[in-house]
Amino acid sequence: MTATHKADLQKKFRYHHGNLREAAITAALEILKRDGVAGLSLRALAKATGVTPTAFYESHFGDKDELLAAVAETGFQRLALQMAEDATGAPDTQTRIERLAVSYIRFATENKPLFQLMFGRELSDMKRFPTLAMTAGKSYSLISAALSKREQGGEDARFLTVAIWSLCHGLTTLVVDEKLKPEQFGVDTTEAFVKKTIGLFGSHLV
Amino acid sequence: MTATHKADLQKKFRYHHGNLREAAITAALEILKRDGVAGLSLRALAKATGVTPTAFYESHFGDKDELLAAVAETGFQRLALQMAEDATGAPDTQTRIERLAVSYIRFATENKPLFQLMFGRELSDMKRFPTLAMTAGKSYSLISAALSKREQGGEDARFLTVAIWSLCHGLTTLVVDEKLKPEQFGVDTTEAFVKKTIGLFGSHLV
DNA sequence: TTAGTATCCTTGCATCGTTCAGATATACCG
DNA sequence: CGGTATATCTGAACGATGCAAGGATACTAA
Repeated sequence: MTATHKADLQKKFRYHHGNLREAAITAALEILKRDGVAGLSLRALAKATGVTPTAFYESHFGDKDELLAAVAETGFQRLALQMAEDATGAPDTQTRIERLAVSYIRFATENKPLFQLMFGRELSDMKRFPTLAMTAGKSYSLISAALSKREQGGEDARFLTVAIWSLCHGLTTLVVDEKLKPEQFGVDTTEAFVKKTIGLFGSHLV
Repeated sequence: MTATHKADLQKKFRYHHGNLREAAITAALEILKRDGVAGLSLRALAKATGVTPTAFYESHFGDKDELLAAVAETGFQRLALQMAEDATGAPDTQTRIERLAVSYIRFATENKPLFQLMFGRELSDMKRFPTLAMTAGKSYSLISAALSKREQGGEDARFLTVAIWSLCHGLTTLVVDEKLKPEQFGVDTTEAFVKKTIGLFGSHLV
């Protein structure tokens, strides 16, 4: 292979990718959806983006965790966006909370591996990525906001937020990780279950 | 090194370990407590038990997942035992549920890596280990039993069980994985939070 | 045009789970 | 007691992984 031939090849597969960072994230999302979180290796990602496994280092991501953090962050953005959309126009606090909860669990079931990455232990310490924690807090504050601006504020808003958040998250992870099967619910669908559960809080929500 | 010398050495570090299976499980529990779930490799486990990394295969565990499943199973046994102990002598259903919940979250915080292994995604498919699923169901059925034998049976027991289980598990995982910090609770301790949350269900428990 | 920098490649290392062939101790059978 | 069979463990090696170091290449600005 002559040098000119080599140059020709690299005119197609450009030596400088252009914007490898975004390409990596979108490719990671695809791999995630296809092969799960276990299939998301730097080598697989390199093959998907037409690049060498070490191309991500130093310039774009100093670490695999930084890559995973970036992917997780887009996940949190999408989750917050979807939740906000699904909850717009809710007549009262209770239905708003219901919609937020249903949206949460729907996102998890429709984007299972991404959800697992977002809330799993793949990225070892969140402390390294303060931006991630902030983005992750967005969907949390959606619930919090819905509770704090109800008429009376009967129960402490912070407390109720954590309770509802925990309930949704617990059910979601148990279902996603297949520790809990829908036939154990005593209700037909997962969404119906969530609604019924929110109903248990009853008077505490008004 | 002569053959006899070699034989002498192996009288101390016996060629046949004796009961490698149990030794492996207990050593795995120690490694888990010391280095977390990420530090539990077959090579580290081999060094801890004084054996070659390949010694576990064929005879004791055909797979690393089988080893992890065995460790997780002892974890579930301990969890169910502790929950049963902590809940004995509860005067009514509500306090019994409270104690079960508190015991659950206490186990998780005191055995963090073990809990992460039990409910994480390290062992890829639970379907391979039906025994594990059964043992895991013990602590679940503790809650279920407490709810089904209350006076009236007002709300559907299955439904309430899943709700309470989800709430406890969600809060626990969020705390253990440091997605939720105790200062967000609006309550001093995690246990106080759990009790207060159970109280939200109020009349549904009698 | 040329120097400098950002980006990417090549090579290689340590670790991981796992396989395979062979060594060794225990158990069983005569 | 002796010999063989079986269960158990070792040793070397394979492929895959994340990652470090240094060289190659393209873009950028003087």
